Amino acid sequence: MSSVRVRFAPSPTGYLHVGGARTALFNWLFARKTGGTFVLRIEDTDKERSTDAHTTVILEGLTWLGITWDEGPFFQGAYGDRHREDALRLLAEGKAYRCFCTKEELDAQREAAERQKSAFRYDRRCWRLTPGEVQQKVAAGLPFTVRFLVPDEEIAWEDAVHGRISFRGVDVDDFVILRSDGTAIYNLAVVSDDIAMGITHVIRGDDHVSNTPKQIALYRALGRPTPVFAHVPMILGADGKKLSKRHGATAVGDYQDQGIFPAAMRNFLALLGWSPGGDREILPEDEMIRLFSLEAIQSKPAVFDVAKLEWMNGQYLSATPAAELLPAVRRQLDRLGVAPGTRDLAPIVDAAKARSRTILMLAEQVAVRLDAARIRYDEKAEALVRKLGPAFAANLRLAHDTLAPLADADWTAERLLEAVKAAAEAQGIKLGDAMQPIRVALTGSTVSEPVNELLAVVGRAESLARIAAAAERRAA
RNA sequence: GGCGCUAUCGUCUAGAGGCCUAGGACACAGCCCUCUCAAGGCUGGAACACGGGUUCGAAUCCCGUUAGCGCUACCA
Repeated sequence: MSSVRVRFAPSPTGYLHVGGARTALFNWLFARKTGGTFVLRIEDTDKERSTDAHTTVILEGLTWLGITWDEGPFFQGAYGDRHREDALRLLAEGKAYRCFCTKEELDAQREAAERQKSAFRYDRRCWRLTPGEVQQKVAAGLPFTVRFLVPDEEIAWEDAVHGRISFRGVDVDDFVILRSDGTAIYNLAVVSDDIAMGITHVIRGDDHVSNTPKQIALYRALGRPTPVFAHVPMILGADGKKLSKRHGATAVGDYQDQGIFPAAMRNFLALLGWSPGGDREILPEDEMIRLFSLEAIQSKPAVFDVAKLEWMNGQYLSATPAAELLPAVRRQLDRLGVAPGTRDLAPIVDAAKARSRTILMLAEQVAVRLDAARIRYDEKAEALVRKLGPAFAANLRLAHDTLAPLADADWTAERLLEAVKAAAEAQGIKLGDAMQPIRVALTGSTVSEPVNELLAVVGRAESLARIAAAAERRAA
């Protein structure tokens, strides 16, 4: 095991977002690549918004994706004492100071700054308080926060994905590290924990780059070496804005529900902002690990394209034998309220597989073949009915008369094809005009596997019943 | 407003100064296959944001402009 230690540190204030999942994936890939350790830390210091339910969902999402952690989950809330000690040490060393400004006063200052169209920067008025004044206010029981005194020096780092990024100390506000209730604020808690957990590489979203100078300043004040930082680009919606709820499905669980394979999701997410170089698209896990590097991560944000995800899932779907798909298909059928009973689903799944991109789409096709009550004529089916007119019902009656005499033993794809072809030829009907009505009668759709295979899959009695019912209904 | 990041087909990207007449994938269109659709095969349209440098030579390096995004809490 190498000395590399990375962490994924979600806050349990929402579901596992695809952006978070990708950040976790990059951390995991890097850990596996380097033989390092992947630590999971739940940042639950915002007690207002954190819930156990969210923590559970996040853990389940990671597990589903096959992202396994070596240590944790640790809960940041458990380390409050250490955070406070670090803050107090900084205070004692004069690297931080008590701030007695109230929220209202601060808000007023911010507004004033905005009116003058100038940047708000805390003016350090409390830092200029004399020791006597501070003593007095503390004695009077006035509440205070602890602010970090940001040194007026350049703060720069060599980002593993962006290269050199630098800030001037004067542009970094004296940020609060300890709330008036004595609990630590994010930036301090993160640094304190990353130090305690020996984190060597901080791989996180681009939205944290402006936190990084603050955290580096903290590392320096605490006398600790800084880890390597790697800021991975944001994931955007189709409109170019940061991906959020209003873009539709953004939670990993949404895709799980739609029947996306974990492997496909992982593959897709990995290629969003990272490329192994060359033309590789479908990457097995071991290849992904072998080829991964922080430097190859793209520095610009990427748009989340569901169509490509579904295409990729289709690739995994067609590569998976029907037998392996069965449990997942049964789960989806259950969600759809269809009970397959003792039916052997393998042949049906095999037939529907090629026309599906997700397990959900697959299950919907299976459901129609199993349960006539699920037949709904779609637009193209209706259009066909209109186009054929009386021929629709007539051709169905012909099909029924042709197929009904077939014994169960002869109800095979080969025999069925022969029978329909012979009948159509005898009556001078185009094969398509004979086949399509059957397809529509059986599925309500103009799209399916070859009709003879469809008939075989649906079965003799059920097929004849559906054909008769459709002929009847359209004739009336 | 300030600070920071970013800029190759509609989208994901390849490209680390000559291999670029810019490659692949998704999506789209057409053709083939075919009872339909999908798959598969073939074909097509589609991009280096703009302006200056540096260089014999720039998608690649530098500067500027423009645009987009992020952050700007006693949230994380």
